Amino acid sequence: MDMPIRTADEVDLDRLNSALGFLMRLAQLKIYERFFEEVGEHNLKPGEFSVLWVILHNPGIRQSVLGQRLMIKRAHMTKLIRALEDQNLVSRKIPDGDRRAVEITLTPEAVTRVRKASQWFFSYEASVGANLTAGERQQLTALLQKFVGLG
Amino acid sequence: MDMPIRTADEVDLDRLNSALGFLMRLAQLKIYERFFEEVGEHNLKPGEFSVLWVILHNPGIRQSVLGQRLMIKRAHMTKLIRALEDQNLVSRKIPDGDRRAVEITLTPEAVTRVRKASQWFFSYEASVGANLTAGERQQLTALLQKFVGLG
DNA sequence: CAAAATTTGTTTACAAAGAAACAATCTCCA
DNA sequence: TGGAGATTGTTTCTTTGTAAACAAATTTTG
Repeated sequence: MDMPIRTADEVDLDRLNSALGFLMRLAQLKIYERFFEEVGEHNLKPGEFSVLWVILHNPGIRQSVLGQRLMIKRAHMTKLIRALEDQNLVSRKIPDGDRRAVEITLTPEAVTRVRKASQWFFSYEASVGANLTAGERQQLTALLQKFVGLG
Repeated sequence: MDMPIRTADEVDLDRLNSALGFLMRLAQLKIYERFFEEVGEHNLKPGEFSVLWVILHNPGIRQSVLGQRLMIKRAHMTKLIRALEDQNLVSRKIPDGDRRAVEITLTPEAVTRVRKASQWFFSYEASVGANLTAGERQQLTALLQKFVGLG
């Protein structure tokens, strides 16, 4: 007589529990969940923060390059940038050298705001993976960097 | 004179390149990209495969429990299950004990199909992270399991 | 040089996923 | 027992992201 499964930890995942794609998805969802629980006043989404952060460190970066680095598709990047422009956080400039391209810069207000949000973000980030030891966390970071080709 | 940034590897990510949330997102996108490149004939999406796999190993599992384990929201689970039902892959049964719940089972066709797809899936999975050594891959898996609480 | 191919960004249409409100059922306890 | 609250699933609406077709500018190459 099989009893019906009543709680999530009784579920048999078989080999799925060592599938990297599966584990990575669970990990990312867990991280995002906490992000939104803790983001508070800054009301930036993870994608918005990373875009603004990268523009801060690479003023005049082109949309296409930004998208390649952050793995955001061009169609989506267009919408992200427009939304940021509507909030007066970024400005777009068509460079003389290549009039197809768009170069993005932060507005002064955005610089202040991103600097402030980054203080929250990186202290939040440091608290991600609190159930790992410091060494394990460091190892995980290094392995992920190698995995994605940023090491 | 700042030269404009022309390629993705010139982009300065500053501390973002050690942020677990960021690395995890890149890793997952990379894995999904390869999944769709290689999935071939099976035309199952990652979410569909994992749902079917878990039902195979837990026949009669309830929608809510399935969703908890796979971190799929109830509203979305309803749609996934209906889509699978429309393809005649799962059947739904309201148990006598609790007439709010829905118990899910694979159809015989689905059992065959999932077994077959799983052969592809797990050999694909084994090839994920080919740029890591076997030891690193094993370490990454273990760290992720601990991170998400499956260890 | 001029036609062909590529790059860059936008638009439109659509798919995937979440949020909130809802209905039905069940549980708990006064 | 019976009513308040919780659980389960569905529906509707919105957000997020992708795909494909397109336009404009640039690069390549015959």
